[in-house]
Amino acid sequence: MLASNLSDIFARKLNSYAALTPAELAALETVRGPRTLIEADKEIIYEGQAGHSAYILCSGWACSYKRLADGTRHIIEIQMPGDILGLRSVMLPSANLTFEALTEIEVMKIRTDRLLDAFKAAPRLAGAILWVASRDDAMMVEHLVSICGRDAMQRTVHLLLELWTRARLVGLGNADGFECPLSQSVVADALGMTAIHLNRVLRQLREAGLLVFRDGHVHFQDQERLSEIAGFDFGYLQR
Amino acid sequence: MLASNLSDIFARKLNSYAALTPAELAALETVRGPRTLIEADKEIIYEGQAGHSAYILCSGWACSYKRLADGTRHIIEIQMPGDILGLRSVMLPSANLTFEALTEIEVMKIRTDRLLDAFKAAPRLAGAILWVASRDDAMMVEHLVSICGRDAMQRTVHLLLELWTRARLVGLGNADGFECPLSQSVVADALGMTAIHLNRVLRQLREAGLLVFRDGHVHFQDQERLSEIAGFDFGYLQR
DNA sequence: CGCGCTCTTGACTAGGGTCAAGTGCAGTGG
DNA sequence: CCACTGCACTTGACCCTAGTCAAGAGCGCG
Repeated sequence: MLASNLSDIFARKLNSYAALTPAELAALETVRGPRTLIEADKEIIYEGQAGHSAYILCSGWACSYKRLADGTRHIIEIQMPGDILGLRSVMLPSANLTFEALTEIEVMKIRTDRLLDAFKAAPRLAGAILWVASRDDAMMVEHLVSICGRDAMQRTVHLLLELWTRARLVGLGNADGFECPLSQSVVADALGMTAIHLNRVLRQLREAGLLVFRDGHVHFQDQERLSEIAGFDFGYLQR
Repeated sequence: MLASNLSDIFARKLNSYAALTPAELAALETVRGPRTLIEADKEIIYEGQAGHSAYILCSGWACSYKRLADGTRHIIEIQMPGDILGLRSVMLPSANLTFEALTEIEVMKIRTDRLLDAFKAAPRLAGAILWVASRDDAMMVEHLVSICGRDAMQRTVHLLLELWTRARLVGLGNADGFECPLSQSVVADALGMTAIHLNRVLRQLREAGLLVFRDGHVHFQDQERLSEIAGFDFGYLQR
């Protein structure tokens, strides 16, 4: 593919919606802002922040979360390279979520003020971005359904299968697993359960020979059964 | 306010984002599609439907839900007059949710093909629509957090306060309650709990003199304490 | 060497689900 | 006018999933 200054990984992702023409890639270039390196555990956007920007995550993993009064953290989504941070709250008076780096990350600011011009120049770009936003939305729906309707094991498997699928779409991971730099407590907060219980579930999965999550790597051993357990449907992630 | 052919209630809602000029209202007119009356319990958009439209809900209440393999229904959001149905899935290959009328409703089809033109003519309209979409998004985040982090009573109160606030924004409801044509089983499915347990919670609320939900009407008796219980923050619903 | 992570495991508890039965309408038909 | 049916709502008794509390293991780091 074309070497793009933007962020290869982001261009690659939009490409998976529809192959972008050189003109469209050029339009994409115009929204490019400065790149920044951010170390793990630092915030990129914080809840309540007014007038924040949106960012493309170029490398590393991040998450968005909300903290309740009692201090518990609720992770809304986990982002990996190619994902957009904060796009859906730029229109709100202030950010409704905190975005935090889970590993060392590199982000690129999006010139949201130039986005409309870019859309005029390359309308299909608007389609591609909207598709990304809709996909994020579908993911959130899936998480909501997960938490209400699936038990701890189904939820766990569902999330790991989703992360794997997403990772492969941006060229991370392979046919039987992916590098997953998330601690159990992060995964637990994303699943709405305690790290202790997640740990029990992971042990069961390991002992049943279904999957192994260890040392920052997830290895799927019986993909057939896992998809069955989770009721996982790849549809909402693909074009 | 100006009498608009579009849907007074929708114009009024966008107005609460920023007062629309006559030119902007005129642009809004161009996306107008046919109106339809739909009886209660009928589907407007079904999961898996390809190439569906988006609609403005002009009157009545609706909801979007997803059904799991075991038949349980999970309501993602409840829509009232002025809300948009299916906007966020028009970009997906097929709808990821089913939209169903909860009462008799009237909907107006949105000519999504003309939406981009309308945005060119009146850019602030794009802002207003995006704001609505972001607000829906923030609501979904709030539900996700609710279900993970709040217990049955907090969740229940939170949802009822949210519905009340939204109802008042479009001119329904008053200072101490609102007409709520939802059955307990619908509310329960939206809260991720059983109708039986919701019923118990409602009884406790009634006996504690906090709120009464009966005969399609919600009456708040102690708004101060209810907001406290739910940890309710109106912020995400307002401009 | 000891501090502070994340991960692991066990024992106990409770919130909310399940099952079951019953109440109180509104609508229908005799 | 009154049975009969169906649906939404109520309430009780019981149970199970996942949370809480507590303790310990393994490991990187100053």
